[in-house]
Amino acid sequence: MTIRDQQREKVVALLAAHLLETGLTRISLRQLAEAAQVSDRMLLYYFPDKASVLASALERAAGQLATRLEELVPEGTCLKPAVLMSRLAALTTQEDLRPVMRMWVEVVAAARREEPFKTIAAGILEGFRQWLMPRLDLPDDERRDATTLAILAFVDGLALIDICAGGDAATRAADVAGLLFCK
Amino acid sequence: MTIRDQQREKVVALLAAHLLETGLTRISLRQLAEAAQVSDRMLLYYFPDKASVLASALERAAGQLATRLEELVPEGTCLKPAVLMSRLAALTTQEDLRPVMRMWVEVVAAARREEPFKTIAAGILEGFRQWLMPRLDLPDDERRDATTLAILAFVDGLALIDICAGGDAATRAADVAGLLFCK
DNA sequence: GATGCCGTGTAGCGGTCGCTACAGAATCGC
DNA sequence: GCGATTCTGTAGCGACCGCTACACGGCATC
Repeated sequence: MTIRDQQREKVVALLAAHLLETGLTRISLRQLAEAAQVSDRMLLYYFPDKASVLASALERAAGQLATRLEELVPEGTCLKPAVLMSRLAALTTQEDLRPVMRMWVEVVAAARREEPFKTIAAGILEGFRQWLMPRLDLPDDERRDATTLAILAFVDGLALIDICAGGDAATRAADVAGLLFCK
Repeated sequence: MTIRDQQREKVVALLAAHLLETGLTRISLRQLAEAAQVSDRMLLYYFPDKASVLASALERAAGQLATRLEELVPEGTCLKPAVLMSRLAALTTQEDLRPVMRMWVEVVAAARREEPFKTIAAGILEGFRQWLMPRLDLPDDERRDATTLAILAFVDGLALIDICAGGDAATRAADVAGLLFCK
């Protein structure tokens, strides 16, 4: 492990925390460098360009969510849509995961317009889709695919509500999820 | 109506169309001016600053959605959550309204970090909430509030799916909405 | 001790950003 | 016709952007 690799590791960890805290606001190279406690010159020594810096840091940050999801619904579990939906809604509106979800909304919005976010967002969504689908207790494949997408839509939509109307509103919406959906 | 007012009107119309087409990508003053077929100098003559330009144009663009919603569910209508939800989902995933929804996602994401988007987004969401609530056939006020937010979350989430996974995926998710929710 | 890669700081390139100073053109009331 | 007000083009300010050229010290190898 060279010094360069160690620094990359440290930088990625610091930047993931920075992005979760500030979102995609302060993401100029100079601002990222400050957050990572290195010079901007060195950031571009550790990484080929800004896109790579961001991709690494975002990937790291998104990992937090994946870990928590796996804890909540371990592999092999298979649940009815209503149950899975309300569990996921409850998890993602928890205080400590809200920054991840808010960041996710920003990444998707950025994905509409520019690389590297397009690739990053598509990859992350596809990952969650693959994770969710086998945990969904539905016989029909086509129906399971559509329901997976619908659950993801609802959960992601809660993050939008969170940003616009505050965490309380998102929590209230998450709470009715269980009642709203067919058992 | 002074020349200035006429120009303002023309500029707002052109910019609303521009923003729906390109999203929030090309929104530097010089790029907005080009889309509005005036010089950047004049843009800041018609409006006090960039924030006002954007606010006016975004408001105009969002108006399209409001009009279509009113046509779909006129005042006085009162529907069960499942019906309202699937109608709104079907409407907002229609080809011609997707640009509005995609833009909405971008506005919310920007709202996390900067004015004027914060104010604009909060205002627009509150508007839709006020619109939706009385059209929801639920006796309990608290429950109606939460369900309103949940419906908005789902519909907005569909826009996120649209951006990440394409319109087809969003449409499929919208289609199962009717089946997924309690009658 | 010469050679050469690794790590780092300084300084700055060419560009875009939001915004403005200034002067000239057009249009108005009189 | 004339002064005043309204409109518009030019040109540029200072700040920030992503990125890079270049020089330099340290370390390893031979």
